Amino acid sequence: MSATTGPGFDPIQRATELWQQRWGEDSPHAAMASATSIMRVQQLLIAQLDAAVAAYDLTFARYEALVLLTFSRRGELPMSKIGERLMIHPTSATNIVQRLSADGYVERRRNPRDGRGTLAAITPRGREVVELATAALHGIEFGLAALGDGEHAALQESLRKVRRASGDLPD
Amino acid sequence: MSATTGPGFDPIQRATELWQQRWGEDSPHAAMASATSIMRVQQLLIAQLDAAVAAYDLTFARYEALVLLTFSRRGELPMSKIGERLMIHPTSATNIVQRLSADGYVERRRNPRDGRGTLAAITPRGREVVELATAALHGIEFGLAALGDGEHAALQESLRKVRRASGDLPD
DNA sequence: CCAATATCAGGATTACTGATATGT
DNA sequence: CACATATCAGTAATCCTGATATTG
Repeated sequence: MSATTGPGFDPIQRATELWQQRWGEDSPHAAMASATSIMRVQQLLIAQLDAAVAAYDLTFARYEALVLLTFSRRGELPMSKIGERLMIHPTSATNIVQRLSADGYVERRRNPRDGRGTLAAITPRGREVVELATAALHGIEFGLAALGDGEHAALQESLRKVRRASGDLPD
Repeated sequence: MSATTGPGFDPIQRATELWQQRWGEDSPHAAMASATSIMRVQQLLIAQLDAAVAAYDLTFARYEALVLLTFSRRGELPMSKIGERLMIHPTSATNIVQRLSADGYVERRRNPRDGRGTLAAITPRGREVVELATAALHGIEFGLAALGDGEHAALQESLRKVRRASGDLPD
């Protein structure tokens, strides 16, 4: 209703209107608009998050791996656990940890409890960098300073439904 | 408040709790959780959307370019316009159009009104494929069948705020 | 001559497939 | 020997930075 051009000019809103004209009112134009919005915002966010941690030679993906190690009891985890928790491909985990290792943020060692496995262990330098990078991310509020507490809650609730429907949660 | 483990086990929820313990209640943990949720859902969505159009040798990105041409009056646009509307890098636009051209979905021709420019024009086959791919995407409701009308509206409103704050909208 | 429009070459990140070495 | 754990090689998609040819 009243899906006018709105304030300024929103390309997504405009596309939604054309979509309805093209494929009818019954087409899932709301879903299309939401999907496009999510894609776009992800793109904007990752750019800001990567930029915030770039000073430490980190990407947000590598930062997440470091935080994960920080959260572990001994500051070390098997490669398989890292890939699993970060929901990334095993080879991507290898890639990320190798990069962190090259910067001296983690060390790789044999898993004493499973000779096949490799452990990634965060170094003191890695712990320092996590603190600094986290401060930088806090400073920009993860790119989401525009949202209030209620909006965060509603957003996460909706996205959780989507994740559940996609089999991302144990139902 | 009462941010317990919740139903099942949500890795993001769990990470948020650890985050608060680690960096305090005053840290923007809600923003962290929202950012992580957006990243994750984008990942889930793009996988579903790409899979839905893969049968036509399309990715969602290439599909979007085709739709854009469909929406234009003559079914053709300069490369610069395509990159602009799709908000992608000029070289990415070149890449995408070349791929579509290889499949016979678009044709590339000189811009008669500007000899420097190239026009991408959708072919009859391209129009057929857009219809088929769109039907496939409608069939999965763009991966967002879990959300109702109200949730779509709220989600888009919140994400629009984020885009505006990130300078993505003309205001 | 300067600016605009692609395009190309090349580097970086991430993902995926298949093959492989090692160990359980 | 079958299975699990990485890792590596190779392919692909996307983004970005120059450099370049063509045209306005």
